Amino acid sequence: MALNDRKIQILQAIINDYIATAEPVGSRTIAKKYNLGISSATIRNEMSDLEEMGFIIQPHASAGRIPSDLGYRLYVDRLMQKKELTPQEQQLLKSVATTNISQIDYLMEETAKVISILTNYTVLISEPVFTGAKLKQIRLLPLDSESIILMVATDGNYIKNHILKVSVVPEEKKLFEMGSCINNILKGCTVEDIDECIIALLKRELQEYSYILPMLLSAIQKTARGAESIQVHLSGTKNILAFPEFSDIQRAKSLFQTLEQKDVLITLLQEQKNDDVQIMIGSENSLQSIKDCSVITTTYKMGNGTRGTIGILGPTRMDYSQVVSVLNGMVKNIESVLQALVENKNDT
Amino acid sequence: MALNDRKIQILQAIINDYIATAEPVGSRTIAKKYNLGISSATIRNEMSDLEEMGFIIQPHASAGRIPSDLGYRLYVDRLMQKKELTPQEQQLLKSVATTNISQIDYLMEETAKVISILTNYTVLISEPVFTGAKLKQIRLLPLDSESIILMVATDGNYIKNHILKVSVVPEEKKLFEMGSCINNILKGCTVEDIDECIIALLKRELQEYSYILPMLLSAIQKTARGAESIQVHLSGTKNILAFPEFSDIQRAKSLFQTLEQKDVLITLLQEQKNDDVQIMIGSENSLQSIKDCSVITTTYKMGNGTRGTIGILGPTRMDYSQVVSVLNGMVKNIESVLQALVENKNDT
DNA sequence: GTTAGCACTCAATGATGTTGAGTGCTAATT
DNA sequence: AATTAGCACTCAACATCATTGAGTGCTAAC
Repeated sequence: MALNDRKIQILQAIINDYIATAEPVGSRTIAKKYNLGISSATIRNEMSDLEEMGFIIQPHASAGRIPSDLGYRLYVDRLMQKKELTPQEQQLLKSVATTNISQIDYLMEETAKVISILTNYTVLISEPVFTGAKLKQIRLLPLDSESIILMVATDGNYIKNHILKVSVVPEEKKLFEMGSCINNILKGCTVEDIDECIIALLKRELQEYSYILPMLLSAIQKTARGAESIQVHLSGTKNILAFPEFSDIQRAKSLFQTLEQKDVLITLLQEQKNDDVQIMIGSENSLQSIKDCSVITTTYKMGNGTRGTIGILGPTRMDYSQVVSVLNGMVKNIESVLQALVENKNDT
Repeated sequence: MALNDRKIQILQAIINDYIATAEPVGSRTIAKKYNLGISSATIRNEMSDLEEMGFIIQPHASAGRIPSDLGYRLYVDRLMQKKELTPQEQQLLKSVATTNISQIDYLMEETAKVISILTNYTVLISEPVFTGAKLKQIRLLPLDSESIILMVATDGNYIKNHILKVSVVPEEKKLFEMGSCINNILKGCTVEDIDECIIALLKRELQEYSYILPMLLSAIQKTARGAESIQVHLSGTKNILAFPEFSDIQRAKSLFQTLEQKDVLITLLQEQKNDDVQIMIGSENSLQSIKDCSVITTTYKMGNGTRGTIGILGPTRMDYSQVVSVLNGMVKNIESVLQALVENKNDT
């Protein structure tokens, strides 16, 4: 059986209508709404064929048809038209860039929020990850009469401060020198590089202050781990409740449970393989618990080669073209923000 | 009509039963389950009185009774018994202290999570707030060939780093001196204190590097604002779905919408006036949207006098005594953690 | 190949009856 | 005077049944 032009038109009509209404679409509806110049009976015949071919499904005998996962697949691969964002949408997109973004995690939070507002779906974003983070700068600074600050910066300008309580705070100049000295020893190392030998060296250099060494090392380790761990931001989970496919509270609850597990989210985002927009429809997802959802992912890149992933999760009956447009727009946008963040006057 | 002992016993039975089952409680149920030594008919008469007095309500003619807000009020004020936490619960409480808590916001996140697990309600926590934050330490550090780090610490050891891109990075010693100098000028100031005069002074001291001044000031301002802004952590919102009172998806959705507005949460937590545990039942809440929820709040104090608030939100049919116990236990716990955080080797 | 027409299916809706938990009242009992 | 047994009454919840209408598949005519 050939998938002729008319069948495609009908399939497209079914999908469009179903995305808009969430109601099974019948032959009469199509005949009336989309004037394809054929009668409902003919459409009926074609629909029967489309069902046989697996593109549409009849939820029960006397109902209209709804697209199957395969139908959506055909749609996103061949039928979907590029949607232009409205000026309002574009403006909202850009608002992320103009708010005072000072920290990457805040930027991600904001980005997730804006996308979820624009699409009404659930948004997952992973922060850019630095693997094998190298120590870039380590410094000691005075804080007050009983504590000093240890600042650790790693690759990708991931910076953390740690407060170390000490019985005696060295004099400012001395502290500066100690910091410099530690910095010279550890600069360029990864955490794994810090071996007995280096520790001994540090101990010798610190002289009478060597007792702070354990805290110092533990703080450095923490920072490195932080730089290497994947942070996932989630927004718009509540949107799920608005979709009729989740009006059953049980379903909503079980999806919420899935979304609460950070490792699951990470897995989900890591399914994203190439750099393009990737669409996983319903049963194509490897996770059992989202077998009736679709996930659209894409990556954004920072100047230094690190990448993060943005994912959007919604019912399979999703406005794919809208989501793809928003994603493309947003990636462009945050890439330029990140660029500015690295190139300009900004802070972490 | 007097609220005699027997009426109180019956009211208590009704409340206990309703908290446990969420079903209206009938006279026969009470007669059977709680052997008060009187017949259901007598209980019926007493219940009729209790209803007249406003402590219980009949949702419809042929149903049992449920406690009114007034009934709950009487309960929490006079009837509620202190609950001891089980060893398991205590252990979970303490687990917050033992996980490697390095940042206040992470501690709060963790605390909120544990409380929501223990109570199954929704938890709001506000971080301790520092008003009129004074600058405590300001330092400049080298980062790489094109950027320097500005570190700003305020009262309450709130520390932020900012990356400043510069065309020429001053030599390490020079940078250190510039930092020291800025620090000497600004130390102890609030942001408001920085006037024309001080700016001029800074400009003079920075000499050829004075062009970084605008970025510098803006970064300092940001930090101070951050120290003074209220962070609210939210956990266990999804728990709401488990309660029969929210099985109507519309209600759940509208509550979620309320919880999404940070300013609403802040208002909610600021209702907490004294330092004791405070219970607001149903219509006692000033917010219209949570008129059928109860909110229990309490404060925790840090050594330096700053305080934060913990709030728990659930249906009016809440296990008040359990929540109060958990709250009391947790406050004791995080106060000691915060103490340790300030006194010991830790980081921000 | 297309379409009109018709029989058939089935979810959704509404009407109707039944059940059971619960009440209030009254009269008898303590 | 307080308590209780008994009974009539109410009403949500549930089940049953008929009706409706959207939708299909098939057949015969165009």
